Amino acid sequence: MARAATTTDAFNAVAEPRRRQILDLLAQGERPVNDLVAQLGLAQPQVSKHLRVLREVDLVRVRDEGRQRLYRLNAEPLRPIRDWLRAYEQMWNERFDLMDTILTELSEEDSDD
Amino acid sequence: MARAATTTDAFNAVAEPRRRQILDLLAQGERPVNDLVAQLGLAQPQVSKHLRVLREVDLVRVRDEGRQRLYRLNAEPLRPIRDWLRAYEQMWNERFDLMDTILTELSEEDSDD
DNA sequence: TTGACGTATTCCGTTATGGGTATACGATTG
DNA sequence: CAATCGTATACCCATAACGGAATACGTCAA
Repeated sequence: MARAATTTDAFNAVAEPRRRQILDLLAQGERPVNDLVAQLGLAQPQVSKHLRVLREVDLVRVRDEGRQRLYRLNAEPLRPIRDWLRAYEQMWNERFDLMDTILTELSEEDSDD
Repeated sequence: MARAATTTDAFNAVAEPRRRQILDLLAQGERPVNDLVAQLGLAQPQVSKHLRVLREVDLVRVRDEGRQRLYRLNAEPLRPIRDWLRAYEQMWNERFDLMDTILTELSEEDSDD
């Protein structure tokens, strides 16, 4: 088996920085493809391909307007990511494992990669 | 260019479900590899390989204990993901897109947040 | 020492990515 | 109708993932 397809879920779709950029742009409102092309500095076909991936995981929706296609964001599929991260949030805000951290740093003097 | 390496950042590392499972298990505390192998029902080499990826993005740290290697979670690298998601959270809580919100709520009457 | 244990690494094959480039296709304009 | 615009798709290539299987390596026990 190879790596899971980018269209498997939002986790995979969003792993690509360009696609995150696209979502960020669409967060500001509906945009035609060429707008995104201009802002991203990418070639049009690549943008269309990224949009396809995002469409397949329903992170964006399209609307035809004459010869343009207006894309807009649908943040809903990001929810599972947020939900998964929830369990880890307290680990940043509180200090559960100060001791662990210290121990780790101590034992990292000889272990390397 | 091919897809970005899984070790590029937490986004990519965490796109793989198995690795998320591993982190979930480690969230409960330090564990030796064989523990993870048992819980995941995966072959040992695959687990070691996943752990390597997680190590390379610093999502886990290791500590040698005799012939075992105890892995523990380091949630810090997840932060950029959460930070990125931040901009989208309000889209669930507030109603940017009224129509979508209504539809979403209708289909979510049994789940809460 | 030898052997068993715990874990990491290597090699293989299959699959799909993402960029580049060319092109197809629908809608609009002249 | 032809030409053009806006966008999607088809191909090609280089890269690497993931699982499977075999094996290497360090540590501990007998």
